Amino acid sequence: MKKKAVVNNTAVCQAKMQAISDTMSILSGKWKFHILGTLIEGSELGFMDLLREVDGIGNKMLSKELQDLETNHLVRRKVMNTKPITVQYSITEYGETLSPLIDEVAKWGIAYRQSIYGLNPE
Amino acid sequence: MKKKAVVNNTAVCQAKMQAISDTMSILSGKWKFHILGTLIEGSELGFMDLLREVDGIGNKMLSKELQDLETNHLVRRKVMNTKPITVQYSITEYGETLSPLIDEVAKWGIAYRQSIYGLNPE
DNA sequence: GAAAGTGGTTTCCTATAGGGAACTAACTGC
DNA sequence: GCAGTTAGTTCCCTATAGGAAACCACTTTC
Repeated sequence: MKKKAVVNNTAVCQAKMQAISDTMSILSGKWKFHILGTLIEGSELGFMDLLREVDGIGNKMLSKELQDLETNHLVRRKVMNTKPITVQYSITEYGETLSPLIDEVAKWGIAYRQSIYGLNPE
Repeated sequence: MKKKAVVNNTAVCQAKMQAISDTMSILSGKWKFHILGTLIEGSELGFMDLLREVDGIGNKMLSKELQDLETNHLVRRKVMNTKPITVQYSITEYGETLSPLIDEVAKWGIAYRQSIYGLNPE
């Protein structure tokens, strides 16, 4: 009379778990949400702008993460032919589809802080 | 005439970035979303159940991740006094507040797959 | 021609994440 | 007492993530 768990083996659940893996593998790492969030707020930013905006990131990481994001068509990289060459990074239309997700993450984080500092500090 | 970027230094944006960090530090790692997703679907599961449900995870990781989640009050651990001792893991009410977030992640992942396999497979 | 600003790349290092396998410990059934 | 169940823990290992600093190439300014 051993019961085998049958929670997760429907096609729908398998697909959902797969989808979660997909999303998180694209958004993996310490900086992707920050970079995307920053680009969603201020639409066109140069490399140095981002280096200043994304608090704590180094040039190596920024470069690598931007390449990842560009590869996945979430960020657009446009080289301007200005005198000291400049590059403009912006969010793509596809990248903007992440807005609800990022907002949800931020929303939960804010509620989490409130739940800690807000009630029964015991 | 050097422009300094002023996108991200409002209190609201700082708080948002902080909130994103908070959320992701709690949900960091390869398995948290899977475990939470599984527990949200099927409400009460034992350690071995989870080991079978969460595809690919090992006992060490499962144990460690469950402890993390319990520490953050997202998962409840109840030891049953059965003959071969059993433990029942379930999602807390607070853990359920993650449902919209997890759904959003899954939703985006599904749309992502469709955008890849759906159009211009070039 | 040295400094400073653009946008990176390269090298080197450490810390952490994550996995496999063995082990513990208590109990059941044979 | 040996195998199998429960729920883990411990040890050892590798791979990756991530950071600091130096370096490159190109241009403008002083």
